[in-house]
Amino acid sequence: MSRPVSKYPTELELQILKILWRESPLLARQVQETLEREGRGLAKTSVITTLNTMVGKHYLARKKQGNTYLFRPRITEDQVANRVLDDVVGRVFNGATSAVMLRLFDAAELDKDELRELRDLIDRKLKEPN
Amino acid sequence: MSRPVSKYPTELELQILKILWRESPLLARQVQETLEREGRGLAKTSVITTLNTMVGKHYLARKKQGNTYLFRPRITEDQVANRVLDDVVGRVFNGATSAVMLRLFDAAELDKDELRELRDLIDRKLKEPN
DNA sequence: ACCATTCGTCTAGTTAACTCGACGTTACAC
DNA sequence: GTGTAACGTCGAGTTAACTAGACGAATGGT
Repeated sequence: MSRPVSKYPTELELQILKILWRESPLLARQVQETLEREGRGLAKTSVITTLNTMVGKHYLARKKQGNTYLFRPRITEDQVANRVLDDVVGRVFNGATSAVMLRLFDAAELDKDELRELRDLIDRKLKEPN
Repeated sequence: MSRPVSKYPTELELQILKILWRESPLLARQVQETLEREGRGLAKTSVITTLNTMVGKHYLARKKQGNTYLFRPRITEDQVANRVLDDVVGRVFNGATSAVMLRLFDAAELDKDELRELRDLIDRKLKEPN
């Protein structure tokens, strides 16, 4: 009937989460200033509104500190990364994980160390009993 | 100022693209019937509206066939997959392609053949001159 | 001719995401 | 005390995404 809720953080929400993953808890004003520095100048009310909706989605926790609020993440970078990747692999690639990896190979420019690391990882997996 | 346009096909748009990648060109009615079979029952006007917005986004081409229209994709599955993956790797993983692959390993359950295929691919890359 | 079916356009309603101004409250300086 | 500076709430405006009904045009059978 209407616009579906996004399964994981939106663009702006992700940008805010990244800030708070680097350093938290932060005041709304500090988040706003960081966004500003990153080229995303928003009115303070816009930032607060977004922070509050993120609290509603349980992305953030809010704690009263005197007359203001301190915000901190309630989800980790790993959790978000896994959710996004799961969704993309499932929805776009129909669950074909190996297809995703093959595609990443072609696009990515990995140095020899990274390649060796990956190969060793695969070798270890191959030696595992089923 | 307002809701940003999504960089790549939305949920419904992707579902429609997948149908047309399997078989095209198709009439709006055929797309609707396929969606129905896939559990997404929509009014015919909803389907047509979506198809038309997809034409506007250059995701589809539309050709008059008598008094109706035939729709076919203008973007390939590979193009969409690459765009989505690029965006996710860039935005969520800050461009760390190897981090994405390492993560996929942990989550995925690849069989030995797939693992061997990947290892061979890595070996070939390692032997390439820089 | 007539009627039912099919098709596309147009209009429109809903929600999420994004944005911000007006306003009240509190705190702090002087 | 009075000004002002900072903060959060509230209301509200915009667009994209999603959904569908009313309507007119065309088709086809009888």
